[in-house]
Amino acid sequence: MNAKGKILIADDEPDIVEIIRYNLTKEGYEIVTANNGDDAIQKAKLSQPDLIILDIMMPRKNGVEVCEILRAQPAFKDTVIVFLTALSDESSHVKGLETGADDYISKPVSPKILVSRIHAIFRRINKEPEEKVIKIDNLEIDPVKFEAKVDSKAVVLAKKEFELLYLLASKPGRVFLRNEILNQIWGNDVIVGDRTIDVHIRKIRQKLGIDCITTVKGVGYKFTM
Amino acid sequence: MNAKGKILIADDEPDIVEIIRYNLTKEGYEIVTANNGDDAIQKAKLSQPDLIILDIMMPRKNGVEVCEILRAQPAFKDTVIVFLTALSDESSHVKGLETGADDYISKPVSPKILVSRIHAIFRRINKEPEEKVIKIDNLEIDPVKFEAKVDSKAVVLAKKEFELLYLLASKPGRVFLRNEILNQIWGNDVIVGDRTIDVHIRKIRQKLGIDCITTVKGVGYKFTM
DNA sequence: ATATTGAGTTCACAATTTCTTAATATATCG
DNA sequence: CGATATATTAAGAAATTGTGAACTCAATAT
Repeated sequence: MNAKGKILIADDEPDIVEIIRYNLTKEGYEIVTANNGDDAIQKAKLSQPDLIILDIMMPRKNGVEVCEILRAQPAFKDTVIVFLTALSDESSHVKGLETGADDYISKPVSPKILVSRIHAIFRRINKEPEEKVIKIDNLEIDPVKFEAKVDSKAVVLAKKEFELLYLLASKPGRVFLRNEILNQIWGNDVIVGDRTIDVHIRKIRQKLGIDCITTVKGVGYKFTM
Repeated sequence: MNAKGKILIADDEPDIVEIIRYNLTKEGYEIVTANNGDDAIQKAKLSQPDLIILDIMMPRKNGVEVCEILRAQPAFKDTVIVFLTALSDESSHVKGLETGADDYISKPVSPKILVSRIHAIFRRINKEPEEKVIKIDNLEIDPVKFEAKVDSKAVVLAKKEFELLYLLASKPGRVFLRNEILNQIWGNDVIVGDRTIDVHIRKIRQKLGIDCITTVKGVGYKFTM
């Protein structure tokens, strides 16, 4: 079976490991475990997990050290690392952020929170999700062929137009703020004028000839059929 | 409203406030500001932010004092508080964390670090409870789609109307003071006349066609079904 | 080397919607 | 009943989006 993702759990307390393993396995993740710092590094290299959960307090290199060592390697530059922190150990939060951890989970571990947090992280990881063909009524959007069809008739869209349409249509009904759109399509640091989005929206509406993008004044745009 | 989260910034240096406001607004956060300690406490109570950024050095109660006062109140037990510290003031880091702050950011503020830190904090908060569809009887309010439904029939609300309805419906039965409403929907630095709220309330009642907002004379409004 | 093309952006202004105000009517409470 | 608060209405202000045209910049064709 195709696992949702591979997760490495490193903690020296077997109980904790088991709680986490049980809950995440149940959710369809593939689990690898380690019980000390050196082991964690070893296993990480071998199994190349998508996500690593590191206990801060571990024998033979603590979590922060492991994180630093892994982060120094190109292979783990983009791996998501999450710390397990005891509640008492407040200051390590700060330290962790600087070291390059992406999130924290506090002990004692609540299975419900754990699972939702992990889900959220994987959602975030998959920012370039499966390029899937979207079909809604008589509209078809194929990100692989980079083409849109209305009533099986191809419509030629420019790159930005296509990206914009695909973004909106990927979550029909959901309102995308102008800011969100800018971040997703143009990127965080690109600055374009206020009217640029409108112009692209217009082009899409024009070219498709169907009314599938609704303006939510003062908020953004949403896809609706 | 469709904001990712609400942040209160308290600092007596307008420049700093503006830098932070600009960068976080761009990221889709809703910003409320204060320029001294007392003001910060006031604004915190009124607007109930998810995160509070406190400058340590402020007139009329410094950041640590503000933090202590807020932390003593149940409403702010779980609010994330972050200190702004001058680099010189090393010792206050420790003090701050002891007081119950969750993190600190050093001045001068680097926008990039600021943003990533705030993002990380919000990921940690896991603020799922917000941004949730509200369903009460035959009324449905979906903040993601920015749409309200009565008997499964969509009702088009303007931005302010929607925000207002969502606010009231988020805590059915609870009375919202006019002041609270102003701070939550308009923000603390916007001044609008007394009758403005009434007009929006009226529009909501009119558009929904159902009687779900009750006037509490001399106090405010509440949602009731 | 020069023209052509088209995507992407910007601009000025028009069109539209939303928000606020002001004025008046109505309701409520002691 | 009288004082105060809210409801209602219409109209003008303010804000936001739509639009046509022009401009920049590459890539491509001539």
